[in-house]
Amino acid sequence: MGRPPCCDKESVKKGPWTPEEDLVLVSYVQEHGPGNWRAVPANTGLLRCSKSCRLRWTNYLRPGIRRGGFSDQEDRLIVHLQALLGNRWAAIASYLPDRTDNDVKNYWNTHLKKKLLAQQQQQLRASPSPPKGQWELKLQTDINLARRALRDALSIDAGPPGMAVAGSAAPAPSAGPAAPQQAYALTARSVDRMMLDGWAAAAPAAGRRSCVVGGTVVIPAPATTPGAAESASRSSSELTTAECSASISSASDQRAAPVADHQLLASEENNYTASAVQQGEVPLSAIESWLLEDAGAGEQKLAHDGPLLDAALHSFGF
DNA sequence: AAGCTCACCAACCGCGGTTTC
DNA sequence: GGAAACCGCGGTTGGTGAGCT
Repeated sequence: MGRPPCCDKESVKKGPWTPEEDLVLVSYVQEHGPGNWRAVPANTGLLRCSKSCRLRWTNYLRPGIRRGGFSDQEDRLIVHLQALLGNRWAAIASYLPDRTDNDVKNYWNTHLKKKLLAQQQQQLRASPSPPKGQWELKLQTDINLARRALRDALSIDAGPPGMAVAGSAAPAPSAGPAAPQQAYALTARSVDRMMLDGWAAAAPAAGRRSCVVGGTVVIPAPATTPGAAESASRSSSELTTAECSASISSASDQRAAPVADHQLLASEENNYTASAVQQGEVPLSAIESWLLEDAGAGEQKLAHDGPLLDAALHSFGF
């Protein structure tokens, strides 16, 4: 027996969402919170499939989303993470504050892939014997390093519980040299935004997202803790920028941070102290530090990025 | 000005994992 | 334990606008 369609396709509207539909959806979510998407079309009268409602909310209407205007640092971060994780866009997006997986995926497909390709071709032209097969060469010449890399890779799943370090290795949005293009440029979006601002500040945090403050990953207290409730109960004006962005992100983000992926990238960060965790401060993981340092290295590294394998090699300490 | 091509991105589709009954 | 429902994810498509001829 096959899977039934998620909705009655005949009575379902497709195509771009209208501002009116957005308002209906935002109003509903504002009242009932995100989730139980099946009930959304029935309760709102929207002629949309539940899936479409969820997607619209997740990728577009959810508060705290930034769209477009990817910085160079974000570019490099995406490139490195893609080299490490492959096309696991949700995992990659979890490292980019306020970016959606769909946005990251689209950006990769339309910009970064071509950029990398161009760079590789440029390298090919520049050097008659391109540095192909570096990974294999390393493996052949240094079996110990290879073993270590393999061990590290295989130890991912055995990582300790509670390592849900929702690391945001990218800088705070305000730290960027050029202010990224903000979301809700359209009038309808601005309306949605205005409607949500008040709600998001008061909404209970459903998940945990972190933000980088002064080089330290700050994780808001879990929603179930008194701290979170207290934070959520405060007015938005009382929240710090970090708190605000974190709580806004977490309030509606139904997707838990991909723990396994962060464990993957944090395989060497077991040395952070319990007290630091209790205080909500977790040192940057080795990989995050690498990413940040690397990003700080500027264009020099980017130019070297040619073979994506280099990034993976770098991550394994080659 | 009109037609064409291309790039971009919002949205759809289908699959797999998880939860519920 | 198994079926159904639900949800999340990644791949792909199609509409739209910008740029070019």
